[in-house]
Amino acid sequence: MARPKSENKRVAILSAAMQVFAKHGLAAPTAAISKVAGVAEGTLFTYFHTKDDLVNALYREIKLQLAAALMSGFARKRDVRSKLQHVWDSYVNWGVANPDPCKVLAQLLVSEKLTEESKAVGFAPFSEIEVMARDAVARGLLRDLPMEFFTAIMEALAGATMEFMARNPSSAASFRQFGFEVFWSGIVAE
Amino acid sequence: MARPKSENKRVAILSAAMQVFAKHGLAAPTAAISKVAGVAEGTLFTYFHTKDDLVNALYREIKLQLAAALMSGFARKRDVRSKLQHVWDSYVNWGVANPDPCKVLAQLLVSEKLTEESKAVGFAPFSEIEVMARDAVARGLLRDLPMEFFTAIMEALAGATMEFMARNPSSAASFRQFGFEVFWSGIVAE
DNA sequence: GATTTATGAGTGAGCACTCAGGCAGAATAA
DNA sequence: TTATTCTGCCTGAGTGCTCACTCATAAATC
Repeated sequence: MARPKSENKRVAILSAAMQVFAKHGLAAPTAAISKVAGVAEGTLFTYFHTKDDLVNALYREIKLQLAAALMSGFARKRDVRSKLQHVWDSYVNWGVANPDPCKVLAQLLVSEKLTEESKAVGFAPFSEIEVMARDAVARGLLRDLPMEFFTAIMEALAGATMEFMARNPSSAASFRQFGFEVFWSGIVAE
Repeated sequence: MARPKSENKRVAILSAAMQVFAKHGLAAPTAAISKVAGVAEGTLFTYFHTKDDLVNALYREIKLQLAAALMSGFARKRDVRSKLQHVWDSYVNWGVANPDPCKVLAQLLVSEKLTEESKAVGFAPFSEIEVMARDAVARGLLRDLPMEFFTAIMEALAGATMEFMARNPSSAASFRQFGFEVFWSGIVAE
C-alpha cells in the first residue's frame, strides 16, 4: 500500500454525515457532507463506494454507540425488571443526550436503504438482552409474545418518551419513569 | 368556465399517488403517478400545482378517510374507556384493512412536507376526541399528562399493534385487545 | 519510483415542472 | 336544435436544475 487511507478522514466524513443528515434528512447531497467534512467531493467516494454504503456504515456506527450505552452495567443487574429498567433508562437517556444520532437512526429505520447484513450486524450487540427476555418468557415472568412485539412497543414508547423528555427537561425523570411503567405493565405476565 | 376540471381525473391522480407512494415511497417520480392515473404528465400539474401540493392533498384525503372510520359510532359510547376502546379498535382495524393509506400516512408524518395548515385541517375531525380526553383529565379519570403524550403513545402502540395484527391475522383480535390494555393502563389515573 | 490517495471540474441520468399547439365542452345566439 | 365562439383543459417533448459518481492530474507515502 503506497499511501494509506486516513482514519481521521473516515471519521470526519461519518461525523459530517451525521450532522448533515440530522439537519437536512437523508436526501441531503453528498457534496454537503464532503464540504462539512473538509474533504473534496471525490474523497468521500474513496472511503465509501456509494452513498448507500455511507448510510449503512453510519447505521452501524450509531448502533455501536447505542450498544455501548445500553450494555454497560447490564450484566450487573440481577432481576429481569432491573435489567429492563436499566436498558430503558440508558436508551432514553442516550436519545435525549444525543439527538442527532437518534434522529438519524429514526430516519434510517424507515429508509429502506439498510441491507439485511447491516441490520444483523446492528442487532448483534444487543443479543444478550434477547437471551434474557426469552429466558424470562420461559420462566413465566413475561408474557408469551413474539420477541419483535417487545422490541416494537419498547421502541415506540421510548420514542414518545424521549420526545417529551427533550421538550420538557424539568420533568424528564418523571416522564422516563412513567414511560417505563407503561412498558413494564405491558409486558409483565399478569 | 370553458372546460371544467374532471373530478374523475383528480380522484384518479390521488388514488394513483396512493398506490405509487405506498409501493415506492414519497420519492417516486410524478411521471410514475401520472402513468398509473392514465393522464399526461402535464395534467397532474393542472390539478396540483406542485408535487408538494399533491402530497398535502393526499394527506388530507387519508385523514378524512381515517376520521370517518374512527368517529362513526364514537358519540354513542358512554364512558371514557368504551370511547377510547372504540377509537383504538377502529384505528387498528382501519390500519390493517387499508395498508396503503396507512403506509403513506406514516411516511407523510415523517416527511417534513406537510404544511401547518394541512396538519390543522387533518386534525380538525378528531377534535371531539381531544375534548373528551381533556374532560376526563379534569374529572380525574385519566392521568394529568400533556395531550400530545396521549396521542404519541397511542400512535406508537397502535403502529406496533397493527404491524403484528397484519403479520399474524389469526391472532389479530388478541393483539388488538392486548394493545389496548397496554395503552389504557398507561393513561388511566392510578 | 511505484502505487495509492486527494482534488474538483466534468458527466450523464433523473427529476419537477413548462409550454405551444390541439381540442373538448360550456355559453350564447339564431 | 344547431352553429359558432371562446375559454381553459390536455398533451408530451422540452427545459433547466440537482445530484451521485468519475477521471485526469497532482501530491503524498512507501
